[in-house]
Amino acid sequence: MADNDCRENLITASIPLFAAKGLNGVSVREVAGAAGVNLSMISYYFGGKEGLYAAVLREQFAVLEKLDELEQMDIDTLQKFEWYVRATISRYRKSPYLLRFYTSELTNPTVCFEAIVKPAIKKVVQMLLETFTDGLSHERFREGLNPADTVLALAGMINFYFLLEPATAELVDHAPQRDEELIRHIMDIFTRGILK
Amino acid sequence: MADNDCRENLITASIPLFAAKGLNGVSVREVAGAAGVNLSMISYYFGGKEGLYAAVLREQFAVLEKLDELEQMDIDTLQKFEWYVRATISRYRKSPYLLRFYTSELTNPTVCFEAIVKPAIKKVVQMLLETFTDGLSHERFREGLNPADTVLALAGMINFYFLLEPATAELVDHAPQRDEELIRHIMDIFTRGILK
DNA sequence: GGCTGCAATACAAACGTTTGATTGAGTTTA
DNA sequence: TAAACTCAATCAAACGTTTGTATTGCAGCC
Repeated sequence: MADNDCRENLITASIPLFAAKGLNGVSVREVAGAAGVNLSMISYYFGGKEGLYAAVLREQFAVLEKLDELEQMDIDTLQKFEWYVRATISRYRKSPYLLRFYTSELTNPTVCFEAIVKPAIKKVVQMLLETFTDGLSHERFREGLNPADTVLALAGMINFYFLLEPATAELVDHAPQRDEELIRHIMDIFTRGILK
Repeated sequence: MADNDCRENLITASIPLFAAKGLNGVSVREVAGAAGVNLSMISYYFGGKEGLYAAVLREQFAVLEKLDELEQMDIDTLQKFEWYVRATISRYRKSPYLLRFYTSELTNPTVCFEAIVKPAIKKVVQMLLETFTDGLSHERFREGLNPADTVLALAGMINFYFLLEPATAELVDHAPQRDEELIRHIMDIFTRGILK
């Protein structure tokens, strides 16, 4: 093996393992075997198993950076929400393990939760809250809406759909071909739900 | 220790442990210590650690049985949905670890997933789908609604609100005092979203 | 009643295995 | 030659399980 293949191989190979079984469910021997790399390389490059896991998590959550764009976009509030829905869904398609790391850390937090996961989630929620508040000033929304409940409802419709897939695959069609229909469906409910 | 205290103590003590750290994150010594019971009692009563975990899961998911009532209720469809929302939220309040076991199994499935968790989830979704189909026949809903997307949207609004609490506690008020407001809020969005 | 035998409950100690981590010497590659 | 990497061996600690023993309560029998 040449160059820095080792480091990359370890990260690539451990993503599906950590995603499926969690930090405690995977042994260093298993990871090293899947990466086709010697066990000692984990300590060599990452200082240990937790270091590798943290590197994986950092890489997975790096894709969230794109969300910053939304603030500068010159479109109306509902279009911003639709952009968020579409971006989130396409992110889950391109990075099929991301939601697993999200929910795994939310339910069984590791050392990485406070440092990596929580700030990432707060950032997204905060961004959605600002978008909503912006929309309020244009008075397009009906009165009595709680900002937090509203944006969490939108986020919940998207995320729960993907979270439930392992249990409802036989009941619900989760095919990517339906994503545009799903986006339209979610935005329909949300729009009718919050507009005057 | 007298009678069958051991067995009960083990289950009671292991619920918060398994919920917080998952099956692999908790050792039998930790569980036995928390239960104030000898380590070997786990194998004695449950045949091993996995058996104890399965017993805990079965107990946690037993509360879902109540949902059967909904089918026989003589109220209109939207009231049924509201009953479901209220029942789900009050269940999460009374059984604060239930959602953890849900999502933990969805993201990092153990041997219990296929036997216990998946059937429980399918049952709920199926029940919601039937409720929705019932409502359709009375033509109260607008056209173009996808049944699965619709009921998952409703379930998502509820569940995601609780799932996100560890990350958004500083941003969103998750106090039980707000539950009725939350129910009204979710039902408002959902009702406006699906009615003609 | 008094005794015996048994099954259930509980405990402490030890078992063999796997864990994550480290080491040091050797091999490859640029 | 220096850096990247392999390989096998080794370590202490933690793991889940099993073993052997002590205690208890109760049924059956004399």
